[in-house]
Amino acid sequence: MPKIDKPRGEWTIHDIARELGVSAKTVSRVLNHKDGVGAELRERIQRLMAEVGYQPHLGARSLRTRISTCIGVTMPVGPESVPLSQHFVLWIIEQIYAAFGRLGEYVCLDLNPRAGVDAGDYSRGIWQHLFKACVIAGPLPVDDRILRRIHDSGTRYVVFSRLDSVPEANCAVVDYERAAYESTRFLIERGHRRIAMLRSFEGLNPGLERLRGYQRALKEAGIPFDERLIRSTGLSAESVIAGTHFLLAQEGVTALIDSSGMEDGESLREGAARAGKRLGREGIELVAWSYQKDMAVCTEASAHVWLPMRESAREGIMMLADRIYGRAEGPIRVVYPPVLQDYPIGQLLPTPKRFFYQE
Amino acid sequence: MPKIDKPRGEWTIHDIARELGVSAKTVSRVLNHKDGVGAELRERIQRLMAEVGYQPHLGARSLRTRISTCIGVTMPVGPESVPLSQHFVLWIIEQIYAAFGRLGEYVCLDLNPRAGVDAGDYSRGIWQHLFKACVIAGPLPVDDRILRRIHDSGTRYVVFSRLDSVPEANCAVVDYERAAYESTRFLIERGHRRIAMLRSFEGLNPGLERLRGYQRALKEAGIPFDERLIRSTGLSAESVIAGTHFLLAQEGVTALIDSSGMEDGESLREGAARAGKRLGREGIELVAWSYQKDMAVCTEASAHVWLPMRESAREGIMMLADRIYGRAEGPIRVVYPPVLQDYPIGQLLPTPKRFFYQE
DNA sequence: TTGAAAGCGCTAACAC
DNA sequence: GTGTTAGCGCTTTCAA
Repeated sequence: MPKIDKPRGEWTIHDIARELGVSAKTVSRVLNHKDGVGAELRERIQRLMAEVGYQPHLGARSLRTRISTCIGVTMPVGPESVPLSQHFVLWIIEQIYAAFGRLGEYVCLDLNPRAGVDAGDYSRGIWQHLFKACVIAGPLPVDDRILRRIHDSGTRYVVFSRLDSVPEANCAVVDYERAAYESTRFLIERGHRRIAMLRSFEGLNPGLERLRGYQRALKEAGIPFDERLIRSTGLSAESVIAGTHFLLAQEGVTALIDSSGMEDGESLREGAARAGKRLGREGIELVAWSYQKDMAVCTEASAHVWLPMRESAREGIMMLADRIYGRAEGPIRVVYPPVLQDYPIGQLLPTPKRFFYQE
Repeated sequence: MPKIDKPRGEWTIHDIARELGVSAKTVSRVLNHKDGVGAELRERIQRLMAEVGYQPHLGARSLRTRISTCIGVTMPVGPESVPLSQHFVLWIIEQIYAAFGRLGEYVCLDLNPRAGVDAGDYSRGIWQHLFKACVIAGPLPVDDRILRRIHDSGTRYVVFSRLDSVPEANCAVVDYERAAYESTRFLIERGHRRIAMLRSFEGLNPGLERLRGYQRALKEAGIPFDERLIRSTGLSAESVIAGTHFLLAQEGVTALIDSSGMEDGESLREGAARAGKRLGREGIELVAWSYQKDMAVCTEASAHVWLPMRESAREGIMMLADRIYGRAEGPIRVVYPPVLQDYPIGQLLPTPKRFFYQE
């Protein structure tokens, strides 16, 4: 029975030390599994710690060692500007659990970094010394200035977006530029000249990548760029319909790339109908993007582009874990190529479970 | 342009103070929105803070104030002893997000508190001064000694289980004792004397509650308790089948309560078949428990007992939020009654989406 | 309205 | 193998 009278869980290393007539540093050594303590003394200290339910104060530790505790999860953009569903967040958490769950880590979500008393930006968990590492889940605004600071700070992180201003960022992404390039080329090779593109992620880097790939393919083919052939969608089915309607109502448009990421074939169809057009080889030739392999957003599509986003994110998180635990070193750079799936028309594939959608 | 040369995000209040020729305390006052600082000085301090990207060190703050930062989420029992799916955890997180997300809180998951360097029990996040409040997600072992300490510590929490040793606990639960009592009475009133019960949560309080309710109903009716009529299931469909088989193979058994929580009608049917019995009014009369309203685990059942667990958990989390933000005071005690749904046999209701299952 | 000093619990650096 | 000292960044107490 300890002489010192303190409730379980309220002991400090000083209490432990005093109780046993040793120094706090010795207790600290035992706590941190460092050597320099005799076997028998170590044993006694451990026993007392267990008996009184000692747990270290993580704040004090982090203050001294400058090492924080949690694996952070944070999102650069709110749901108002990206069709990120809550399911996306939950999916990310599942992946993080797979990578860290068995190791007894704390996983700390900063779901709304711009609200509350300690409001800041999506990186506040790092500066507030809560996160020892960080998963930045979501696309980055093209004018983001925060990632530069995170990167230069040396904090371990992985981000699911590239950013022009930080080309060396630790990212895990799909190459959207290439996806747009290949989608456009595919249609050019089939004789199309006026190719419309339904786009999303305006103002965000993935949106910019789409535009670049599209423009590059046009340029190579000597087709002038017409900005009216690009239309951004918002969150809703209605906006996919409206965007498709707007694009396909234009003179001479014969093909459409759905790079909205909404995976919403029904709305594409409806938008085409409102423009008095039909999707399909005989009407508007369609290339639709999807986050799942061997899935058909729209059976009328001539090709689907599979964006292995889940796969790249999963690998990025695993690589982050490897770095945290010293199993690997160096930058993280996962860039998965898109896969253009050019199945015969009419082949029936299942519809993808949509990844982004409005709640 | 500040005179002090420090990277953004690495400033302390002392740096801010020195830069402006004031004391750290003054800066601290501004940081914490306390008065005692002139309007103009306050303004200058705030401007500099924004300029250098100042963020407080949460560990240092918590060390001094003994106030922690995160809303914790932790689970008393691992998936090995309870058919808790990862989806359950994700569902909880969704609820917590609904309650706290807009407020800019950090939500910290301790998914595997027994692993890792700072291994402890499910409450370690509290003792380590990481959690200012805590959602304890899952049933408690009957011999749990931890909740008592949490409760007495004054930490705000809500737990999704009752516990005999802490009757005053802040819980949000369904009254399983009553569910078992009403299920049993229902069958007694229909003339049954040998009523079998498929049970889960052995060793956990909800399991004990089931047993008590069952025994109370028998006792009132003067029917002796036969322990062979109770069988615990494990995680798998196979164990539901085996348990049902075991129970229904016994002499004279005419009724079954499925209180396993597995919502697995197919396995009940298969278990009955293996025992050479049929479920239904002409065979083995069944009362099946479900976590969803107006759902039929098994169309052969004479009644379904709806356990509004989702609803109670949601309310418990909301009440916790109310207490954290001072909108309400006092203990949390959400005890939802079960609802016995006694629909005519043959009425077709949808099958519930199972809540607990093996990954 | 503002500041100086002390100390929260821990561990790095250094001494013995 | 063990102890002493100092200090991480913050806020409380007390003083001016």
